[in-house]
Amino acid sequence: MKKQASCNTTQQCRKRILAIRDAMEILSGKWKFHILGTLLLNDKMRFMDLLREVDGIAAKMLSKELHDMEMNQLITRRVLDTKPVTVEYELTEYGRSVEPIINEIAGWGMLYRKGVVVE
Amino acid sequence: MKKQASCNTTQQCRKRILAIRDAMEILSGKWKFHILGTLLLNDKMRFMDLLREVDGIAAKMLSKELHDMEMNQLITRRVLDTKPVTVEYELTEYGRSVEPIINEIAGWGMLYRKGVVVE
DNA sequence: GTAACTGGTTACCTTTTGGAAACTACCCAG
DNA sequence: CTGGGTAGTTTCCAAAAGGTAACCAGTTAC
Repeated sequence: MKKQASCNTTQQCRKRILAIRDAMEILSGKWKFHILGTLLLNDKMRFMDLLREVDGIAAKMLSKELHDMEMNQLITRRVLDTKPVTVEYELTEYGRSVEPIINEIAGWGMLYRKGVVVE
Repeated sequence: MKKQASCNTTQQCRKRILAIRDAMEILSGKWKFHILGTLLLNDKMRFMDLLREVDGIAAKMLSKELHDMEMNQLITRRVLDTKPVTVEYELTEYGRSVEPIINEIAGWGMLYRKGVVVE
């Protein structure tokens, strides 16, 4: 009896594959989950705050990632006319919807660290 | 009142950051979620089945990703001594624990596609 | 014996990602 | 008028990721 690949041909499955691909396109990279995770805990943050808080990130990467995420409607950028200009970054409602993913990933990573399931 | 970055210094937060970093190290890349997702639906699959099923992947990438995932205990590889040798790949219990992450990501991707939250 | 299937590997190349350091420009305090 | 803080951009480079195509070795069907 030939094991017939049944997924990938059904409509549901195709939709799922596309959904995963889309999500990864928006959320992939070394820093996005860290930036989003930080913004989930501190709801308004300035550029320099993020630079200090997101451990190890360079200004260039932070700038680029913030720009990408603004394009994808995950965050908003607001320039305040304070004496030294300050810029506030904040999650959109949409950006906050990433929280369950981050929680799952963090939970899974902790499972891995503890080696609970591994042998 | 200075907005003091409070995360990143607490023990819980550091653990969370490390967990996310670990998880992404194991699960990042263009193909892992697709391969895992396919294996979740068809519990035992041969190399050629996966090659046909995971849309667009090249043999080299599939080979490399399967090897990585075997190293990380997400899947098992078993060679059967059939006439043309066949190799079965199967998720470990640990590999199956990725399911909730995939579900969250797929769900989120569909939300994005529909544009429910975006304006 | 030759084509096609199994499960890969190898070589070569392009693109993407990410990092370091320097630089800009504006404002304020001393 | 110098140093430091704001928020970045620019340049230059190295490494990683990913793709194409060819190849290999064994088996079986024609």
